[in-house]
Amino acid sequence: MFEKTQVLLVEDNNELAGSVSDYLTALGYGVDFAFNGAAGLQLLESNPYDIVIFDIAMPKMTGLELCHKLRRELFSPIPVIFLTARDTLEDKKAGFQAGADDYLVKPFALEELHLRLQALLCRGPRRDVGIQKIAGLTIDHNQSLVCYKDKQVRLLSLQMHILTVLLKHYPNVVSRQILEQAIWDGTPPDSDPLRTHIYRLRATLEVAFEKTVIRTVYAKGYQIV
Amino acid sequence: MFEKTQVLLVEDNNELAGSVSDYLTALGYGVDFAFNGAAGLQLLESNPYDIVIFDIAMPKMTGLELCHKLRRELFSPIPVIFLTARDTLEDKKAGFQAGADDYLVKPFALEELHLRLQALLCRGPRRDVGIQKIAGLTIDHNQSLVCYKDKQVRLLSLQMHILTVLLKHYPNVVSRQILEQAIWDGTPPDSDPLRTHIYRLRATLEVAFEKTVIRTVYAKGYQIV
DNA sequence: TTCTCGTTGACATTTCATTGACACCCCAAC
DNA sequence: GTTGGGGTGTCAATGAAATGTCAACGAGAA
Repeated sequence: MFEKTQVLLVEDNNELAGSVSDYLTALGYGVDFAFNGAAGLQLLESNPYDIVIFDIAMPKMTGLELCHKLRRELFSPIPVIFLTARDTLEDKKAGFQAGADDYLVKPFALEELHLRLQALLCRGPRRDVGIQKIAGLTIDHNQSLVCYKDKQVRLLSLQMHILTVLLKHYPNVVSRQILEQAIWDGTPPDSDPLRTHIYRLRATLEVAFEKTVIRTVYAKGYQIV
Repeated sequence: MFEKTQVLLVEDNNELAGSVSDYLTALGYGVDFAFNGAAGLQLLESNPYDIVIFDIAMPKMTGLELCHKLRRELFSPIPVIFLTARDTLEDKKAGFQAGADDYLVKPFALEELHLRLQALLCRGPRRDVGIQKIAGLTIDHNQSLVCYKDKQVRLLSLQMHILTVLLKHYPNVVSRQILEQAIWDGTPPDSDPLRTHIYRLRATLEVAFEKTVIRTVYAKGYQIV
């Protein structure tokens, strides 16, 4: 019923790893552990984790390499926190560019790690990894293509834009106001073309996918289902 | 078509605000600015931002209060970064608990701010805002959804409003007067539509949950049970 | 030209708050 | 206990606002 949040900790310092692991376990997380990058990668490939914590300096494979692989090869959107003694701006830059979501410098308070862990866990997955895949839809911005279960359809650029905004806010409801603001860049037309565009976008998607994709929430806005 | 990422900066230190603003503007962001919490709130209510940066210590309204309002009253999932000189664990805790996504201690490198900004921007929206758990009910304000023991029901926006007010005062009894005042914003209609709405809200909840949720206290008001 | 596609405006439909009429219940005064 | 009046429950009908539908126009590109 309430499955634990699964954390992977990759850290070559035994002592630190132990204390972090104990701390998180006591808080009710399920913690897996690896001593080096290679072992961490293996675990990542075979188990689903909700979040990972990497040291940077490690034998076999550094945390940076591991994170890079995770994002560019495994196309994983899992939140990543770096935990390291390296505190220069260059190091941080390298960390974030490798695809990190947060970067915590040693020594640190266990409690702060927990705070940052929580903050990351209550956000949705990264959206910049590989091809965008949200809510069962795969979208290719370059070609204005949308796919759903090996069916695909090409959209007009404006319809594509609407869909993009809706997906950006998924699974939230998006108000007409925000939608208009985003599409007409702050100056929406007097009358509302949005109605017509939603209508056509719906028609297009429904014909292509034989499925309702956009739902109206009365007096609130639209939402991807 | 490629509109700028809109940033709201709320900071009472003019100098710092200027340098952050200049830096971000040069990077291609659209930056709005407020020098106290109250002004920030006003901007937040009227403009859509992609991310906000708050100082904590500010006149009129602190960053913590502002963030709290943003999350619990405006139900906004916008990423929030705190920028502050306060560096104790307690301060950070307060920041994250108010609903922050990141917490950067002054003095800081502008570049690090940018790194963290980017990291937040490529994540999905928060999933925990607008969701409230009281009295055994789970309420999703974003979708006007109410859940009780894995049964869920969608409410009309006015009924949702009534339920929200009742829950806000839970477990106290709420008088009709207060209810009307809250729902019709100080100018309730001559006749009392509230009766009908309570009736329907009850009916809806009772059908969905097979349980009495709202109790009438004669000549006093209504109450969640 | 011809085609594409965003916009406009007219009309249909749906959704939902309000109203008003009537029935019922509570409770205090008799 | 009876009674009466105010508080409350019930519900159908009304109308306004939000949304859906669609044909036609026109600007710009091929």
